[in-house]
Amino acid sequence: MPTPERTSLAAILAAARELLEAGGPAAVTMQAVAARVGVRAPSLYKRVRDRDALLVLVAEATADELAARFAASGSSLADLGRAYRAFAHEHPEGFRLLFAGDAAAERMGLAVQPVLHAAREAVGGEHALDAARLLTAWATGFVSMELAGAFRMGGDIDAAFEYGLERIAAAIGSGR
Amino acid sequence: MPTPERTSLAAILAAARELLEAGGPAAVTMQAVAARVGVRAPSLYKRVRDRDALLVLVAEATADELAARFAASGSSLADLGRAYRAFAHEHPEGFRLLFAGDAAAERMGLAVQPVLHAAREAVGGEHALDAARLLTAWATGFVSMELAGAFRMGGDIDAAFEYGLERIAAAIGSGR
DNA sequence: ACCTGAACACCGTTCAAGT
DNA sequence: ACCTGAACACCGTTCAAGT
Repeated sequence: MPTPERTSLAAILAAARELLEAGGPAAVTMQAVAARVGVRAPSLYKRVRDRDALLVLVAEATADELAARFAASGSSLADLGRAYRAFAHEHPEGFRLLFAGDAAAERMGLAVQPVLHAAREAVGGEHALDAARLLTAWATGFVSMELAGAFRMGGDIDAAFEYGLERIAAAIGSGR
Repeated sequence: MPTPERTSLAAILAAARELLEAGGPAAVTMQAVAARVGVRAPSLYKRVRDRDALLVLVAEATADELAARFAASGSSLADLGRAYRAFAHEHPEGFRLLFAGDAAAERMGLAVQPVLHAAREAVGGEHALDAARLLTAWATGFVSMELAGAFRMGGDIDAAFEYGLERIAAAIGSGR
């Protein structure tokens, strides 16, 4: 006899993301997620294979949201760089998940497109990939270090980011 | 009545690092560490506060080893960049731990010195910090993305690293 | 002084039984 | 068809008891 669904994958995913940002990966337990969506832990396994799969879904959802943010931001490399950093500040735990595991390429596929486009615009098709990687690697490292508290000595971190952005743009601009 | 010690903090730390590289953070359980040093899990608590503290010790030991590697490598920014990447390839899980949590600055203090020195050499004291951060952020991001499988499209990753190294050096070199 | 078994709380996961 | 309690395996951690 059919029973109405008492939750959904979307609700589970949202609950997991909230718990993640509130308390880090350790806080996203199956029991906590279940409680948040009003169900018992075993029921989650109807929608999600296991906890690891749920975390992968969170990473993918985060990457998709980043892609949407890129689409709504300015389209220069500098604009994209700033949008990337702002996004990381708003979802630090989700951001960390983006480069966990070893399937970053797949889940970042969508988000990478605007960056490649901006790089082509700036430097031409031939070196667009190199340019996109240069900016992306720098921005990813900058934000990772910032989130990890690695910049506690220096003064104005915002200024340091802008300085780097300018330098990277110059490095890219000088063709090759 | 005194009892001879059957293990040591050094042995525990070494066991944790081996388990970490072999199977990721999930593999470093207190039981696995204890088994590896020939003791029962509860005994570990004589030397280590808890599992989190053990992981912090692993991160610190990894940072110290990186500092030693820097000391033994060439002293140009390019040399340090290559040494950094090689180290990350040899200890990918330990490398990931370096920027976990929020105390990266403290544990990286030693390792950062040679980079600051090289930056001062390259660009003078006034902009040394900016230059060091630019290179470090880029290299950190590059390696993180590489380890996360984010570079699966492009061709030669070694060449991409050298290309970036060259570009970053140029960006830094153009004074300010 | 260090080590251990036993115990406790907590978590992930499975599954038979409910509706 | 989905949900649940019960159960199991496993883990972190504490502690009284051993030597």
